[in-house]
This record gives sequence, structure tokens and C-alpha cells, in this order.
Amino acid sequence: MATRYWLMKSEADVYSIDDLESDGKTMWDGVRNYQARNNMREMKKGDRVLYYHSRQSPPAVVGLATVVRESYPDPTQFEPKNKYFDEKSDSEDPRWWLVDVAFDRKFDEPVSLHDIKDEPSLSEMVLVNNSRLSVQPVKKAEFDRVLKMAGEKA
DNA sequence: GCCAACGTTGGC
DNA sequence: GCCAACGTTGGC
Repeated sequence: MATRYWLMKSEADVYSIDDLESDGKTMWDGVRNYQARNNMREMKKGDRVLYYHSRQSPPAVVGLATVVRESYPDPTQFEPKNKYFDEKSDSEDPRWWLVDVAFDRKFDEPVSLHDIKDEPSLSEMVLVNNSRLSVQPVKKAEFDRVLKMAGEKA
């Protein structure tokens, strides 16, 4: 199956691409939005991810990650002391799922949200039209365009 | 730090 | 099943 493309948001001051680089890979835990969860359940190993920093100035795509483990139940939903604990989730039928992603690379030139909004060929990006979705699909042409804007080769 | 936009919850 | 109230996200 063809590689697919995604964008994942992280609050820059909570878990940045530098954190991902030093960890190598991470569990994308804490997603508590059904649409974002559904997107993660569609991800396949090898899919490529635009890594986006929200809540920084300016917000921007700052690098790339790769899906290295396909979806499995988010363990934090069953940990009562965890801030992502969900008492309504049943261990026989978990509500929240996640994937593991690995660091790929950091851009020399981040691509800001402002630049994405200014680029006509990116006007259909989910990022532009549904700013609150934290895990979203990206078209190959969009992915390639963002890479080009970052001065990178696919 | 503010607040608009959006998603979820829960009363009816 | 509707929708008001509430909580959260994220740009500014």
C-alpha cells in the first residue's frame, strides 16, 4: 500500500521536535479527540508525518517524523493517576488508541502557518480549514510542497 | 493572557 | 435528538 502522509501537532513547550529527536521515538499519547484518534488508527508503518509546533510564535511545521508502530490502545487511559485517565474507557474495548512515531529530521527552515496560508496550492490543507484537529491527513502534493518550502528534498 | 471556534456533555 | 452550557485548543 502506498505511503500516506499526515500532520501531527504538538505544543512546542510540552513536547517539541527536539524532545522527539533526543528520545528517538515516542508514544503519541493523550489524544482525546475522536477524529484525531480515527486518523491514528488508519496510520501504517512507514507513513510520513509533518511535525507541527502549536502555541509558539510563529506556529510552524518544524520537521518530519515517521510512523514506526501501528495503532494500539493508549495505556494512559487506564492509569487513574494519569492526567489522560478516562474512567469511561473499557479495557476490553478501549476508547483511545495511539501510534509510535520516530524522529526523522528537523527542518533548517520551519514552514510557518502564515506561509502555508499564503500559499495558494495549500489552501485545502486541513491545517488551514480545521485548525483544532491535532492529527490530520495531508495529501502527497501538500506534503511535497511543504518540504519544498522548507528547502528540503522529498 | 484573551477569546473565537470547535467538540463534548447532559438535561429535557 | 436537540441544543445550551461548558471545556479545550490554538492563533494572536
